[in-house]
Amino acid sequence: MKRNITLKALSKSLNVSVSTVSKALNDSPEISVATRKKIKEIAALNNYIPNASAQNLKNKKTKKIGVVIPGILPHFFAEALNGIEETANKMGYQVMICISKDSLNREQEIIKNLLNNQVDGFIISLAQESQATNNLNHIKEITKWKIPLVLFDRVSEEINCDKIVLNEELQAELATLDLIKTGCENIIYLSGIPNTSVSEQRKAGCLTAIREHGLPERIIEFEGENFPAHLIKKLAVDKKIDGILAADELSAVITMKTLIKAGLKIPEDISVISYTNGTMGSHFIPSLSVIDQQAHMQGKISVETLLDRIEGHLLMDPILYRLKSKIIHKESTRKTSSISQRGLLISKFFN
Amino acid sequence: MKRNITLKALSKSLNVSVSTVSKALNDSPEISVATRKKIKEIAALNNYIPNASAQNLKNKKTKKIGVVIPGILPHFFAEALNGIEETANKMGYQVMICISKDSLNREQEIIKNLLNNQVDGFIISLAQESQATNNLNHIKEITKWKIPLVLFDRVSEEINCDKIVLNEELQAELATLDLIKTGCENIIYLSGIPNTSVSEQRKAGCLTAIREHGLPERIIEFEGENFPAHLIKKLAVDKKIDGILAADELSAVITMKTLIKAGLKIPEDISVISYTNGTMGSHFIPSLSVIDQQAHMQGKISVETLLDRIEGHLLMDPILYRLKSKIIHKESTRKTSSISQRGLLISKFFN
DNA sequence: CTGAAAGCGCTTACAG
DNA sequence: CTGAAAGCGCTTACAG
Repeated sequence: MKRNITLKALSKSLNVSVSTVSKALNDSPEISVATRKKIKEIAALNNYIPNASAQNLKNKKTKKIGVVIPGILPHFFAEALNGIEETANKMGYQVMICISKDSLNREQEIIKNLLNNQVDGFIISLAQESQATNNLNHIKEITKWKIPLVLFDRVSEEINCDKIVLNEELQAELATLDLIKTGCENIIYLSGIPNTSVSEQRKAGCLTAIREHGLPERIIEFEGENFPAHLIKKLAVDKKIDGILAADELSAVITMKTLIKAGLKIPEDISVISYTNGTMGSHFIPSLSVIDQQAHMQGKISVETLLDRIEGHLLMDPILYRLKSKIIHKESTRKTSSISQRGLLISKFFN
Repeated sequence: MKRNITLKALSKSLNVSVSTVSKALNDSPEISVATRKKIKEIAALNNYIPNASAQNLKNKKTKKIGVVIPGILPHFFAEALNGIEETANKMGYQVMICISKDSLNREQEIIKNLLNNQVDGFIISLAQESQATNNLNHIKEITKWKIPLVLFDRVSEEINCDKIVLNEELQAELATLDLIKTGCENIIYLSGIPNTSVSEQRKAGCLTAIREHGLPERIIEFEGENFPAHLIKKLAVDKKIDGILAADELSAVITMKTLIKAGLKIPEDISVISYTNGTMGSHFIPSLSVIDQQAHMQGKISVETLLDRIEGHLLMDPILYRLKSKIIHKESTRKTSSISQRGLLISKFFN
């Protein structure tokens, strides 16, 4: 079978004009119902498929969105991507996925490549390096061209666009308070994604709770594969820590593994709570208590917002969605007595 | 800043023809070096970005490849996708990722949507439902249009195209023999992805080894969330099984969790080996012994083969890559005495 | 209700 | 070395 038949060829075999065929296939009321029907039949018979490039050129839109995320191995991004892909497809859009690998350089390359009318808009979660070095000109480029852009999860105040985030700081504070309520007095904030917006916010929330209770402030941050197993093990064995708030699932799981192998009990000796309700933490023994990030929902709202923006349904001002979240207590944290759980210190958030 | 400047606008401000600008930017030797240089400078100054749709229309290629995979949560597909994305980008191609969710219907929809000159070729790993029902007309459609197609991992003999797979059956046999060598006499083949090509091949390999040793044949297959925890627990507690070959990482990890919670010891009471060298199995206690699927490599080779095909570097005949693999022994299987490890029964494979 | 014509933004034979 | 013209495959005002 030869490559796609064109409108022209179709029109010839139908003995009508190209315009008529085009209009008929697009269900234009200009064309009589009978003609429309016949043309559609013949088109189907000939397996006519319109050429997307020609349509894009003419219509000045591609029905594609560019998605740039740091990676797909972390459960949060994989699940967010599921939400993005599913929602976009439902609305008739296709998704171009690009993985920055947390590299500024790759992120710049990717955006440069997509900036030539390949996509109608962008959904981005910033690379760690871009955030750490605060190098965001390539992102600003997008808004300069007035191309719709939604940032989610890893966002920046410097970019003027729609944003989807969690109520990070509050959630981290609540999670830390939960640890304190169950008797933790030496809590570490542990992050394998340092200098990202989310990690900084979680750290801030965690420290707020710690300070409110006059507990010692402890922070451990590392990059990539440099998990400080020895340090954490030593602190734990020496009973210097009894609670951990981890910014990412992988850090949390590796921590639990390290501690268990060192003979410690979770949550009896040390409570661990983390972000991302992923399969790895869910199936670990003990299962990992987490702050749900609503990954799928973040992806879904990102697409909905972007498409609203693309299709002009939104007013000028950028929107900031700050999703509420909740703690899912599993086995890696101790039970709180449910009565005292929501005590004095939290109330100030709800005034 | 207004939306992208066109060649025409550029040519006007340069006082040369559109053709000259186009050729200059494409480094055509037809144009003098001096002119080329000047035109490029002005183009850069004006932030000229060529319109991809127009180029695609003219050039009859999109420099995009369509990737259709069952999901991105399983580590194998996520890692394969990393390999695909990385390699494609390196070769100047962009990737359109579509997730079939193992649904025939979605897979059909996706391919229909991409078949209109949106991509220069396809890389696909078949949906479970498509394989289980052997409904492959939508895939054959691609080859009928002579659009380059590479199948990887989940492939079908009915499709005439380039394919990348593991040496599944042999690997499963070797893994099973390893279990037998370490004393397992009641081995289950466990699969959460029944009726896929890979699962069938792994089952066949496993059964071959089991039969060679006159051991009982036991198969447990389930779909989706219906993990048969009770059954497996009962069999294990009753000492009816002492070894498991799992077709997928998730099944293996849930199995280990179930058994450990039932008070059994891995690998002392039961050995578990699985596919996919993923983070979930790696960080479990005990860490999961696996058959490495070389996910990244499969992705990389898929792209290389596809691009060779697209760019006409390959002869007509489809290529079948059958990658060798290896077993990575971690903590969920017992140690074999290294001398007897490669005994009689395996030798026949290497004649 | 149908069709001729222009045009989307490029590339490339062809002419000069 | 440079430019005019045709054409990729569509859509859509406009004319009839």
